[in-house]
Amino acid sequence: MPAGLKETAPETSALSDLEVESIEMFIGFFKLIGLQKSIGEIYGVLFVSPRALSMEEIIDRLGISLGAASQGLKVLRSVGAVKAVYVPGERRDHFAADLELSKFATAFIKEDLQPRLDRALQRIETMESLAEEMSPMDRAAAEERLEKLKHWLERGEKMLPWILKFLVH
Amino acid sequence: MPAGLKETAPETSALSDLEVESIEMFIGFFKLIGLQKSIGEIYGVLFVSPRALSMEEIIDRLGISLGAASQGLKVLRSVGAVKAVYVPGERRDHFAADLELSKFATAFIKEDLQPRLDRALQRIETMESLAEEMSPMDRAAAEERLEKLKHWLERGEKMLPWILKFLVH
DNA sequence: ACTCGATTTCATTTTTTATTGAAATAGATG
DNA sequence: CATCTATTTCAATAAAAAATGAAATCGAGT
Repeated sequence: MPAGLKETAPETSALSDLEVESIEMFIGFFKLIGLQKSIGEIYGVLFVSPRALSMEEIIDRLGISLGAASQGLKVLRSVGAVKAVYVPGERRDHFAADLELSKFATAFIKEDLQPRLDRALQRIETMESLAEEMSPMDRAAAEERLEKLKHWLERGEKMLPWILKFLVH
Repeated sequence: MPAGLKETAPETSALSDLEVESIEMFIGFFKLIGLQKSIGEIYGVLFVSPRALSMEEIIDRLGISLGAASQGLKVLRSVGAVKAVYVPGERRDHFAADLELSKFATAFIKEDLQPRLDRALQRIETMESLAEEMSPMDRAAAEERLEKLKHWLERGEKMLPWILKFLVH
């Protein structure tokens, strides 16, 4: 290689504009629900791929590591966003994006949001007992706040099932 | 100080159990919408404080730095979660938690979620043009996916105003 | 049951994000 | 308007999160 030219990773084939758009979009979505860049990349490339891809192909396309690919696919399968498909005559697993996009959101709501609200409501109980030790005036003020927060969290809890229903159709 | 005892930062007064519960809870909520720990700490301590606190008091209580306090309060004020209150005879600003908790959620939806959905819908337009260059079969498959995603995003966009209305009462 | 390629795991390294605190700025007070 | 305290800014640092890749594990084919 001529001196002065930057070396390109030889296995990484250029991504199409379509792939780049898809990847960028999904990186953004996945970040939002706390999933890392590499997971967005994997889903992005699978989303626009006409056929299922092997892990090696994913690694080659994206230039990510073996570990990131393996872990990312594991997460994506666990939330139902990607499924392994059988490809005749191929030894390796192949992976395809599941198009039921609502699955991410559903998983996120059930596994992150809902438990968090539950936990917060428990905490409010705890805090209400703790507030009993305050001076009467301070206690009244604290309880007002706690009531407001509780009310608001309960609204959230009521809303979640509705959102779930709306998302899954 | 006797040798062998760990030195405690002398300005940091111990937090009450009530404060600790509040802080932990709000750290969690704020992380969820992408705000850092120190911001959750500040809101948490203000939420259970019977009176407005000066920045110095916040710093002392939490043992955070000047910069973190200043920046955190700026963010909290910018989303309407904290307001500066006038305390007679005091030179410094004092800060109190705004109890309209829905403000965070509203700010998050309007400033994060909504723009993200808009951007994604734009991207889909772009991707639909890019897909025109694919082979007929692949193109059909790609368009089906894009349509599904678009449909889903549009549902999301329709749902947001409803959620906003529900949150603000 | 051995071999060999595929996959997973996880300790290390890299990258990203958050925090710190000194310097700059603002702004109140005499 | 000079001084002094409070606040903001931001470059440097620390902490947290993600990616890497070598070694361990798995499992199909022989």
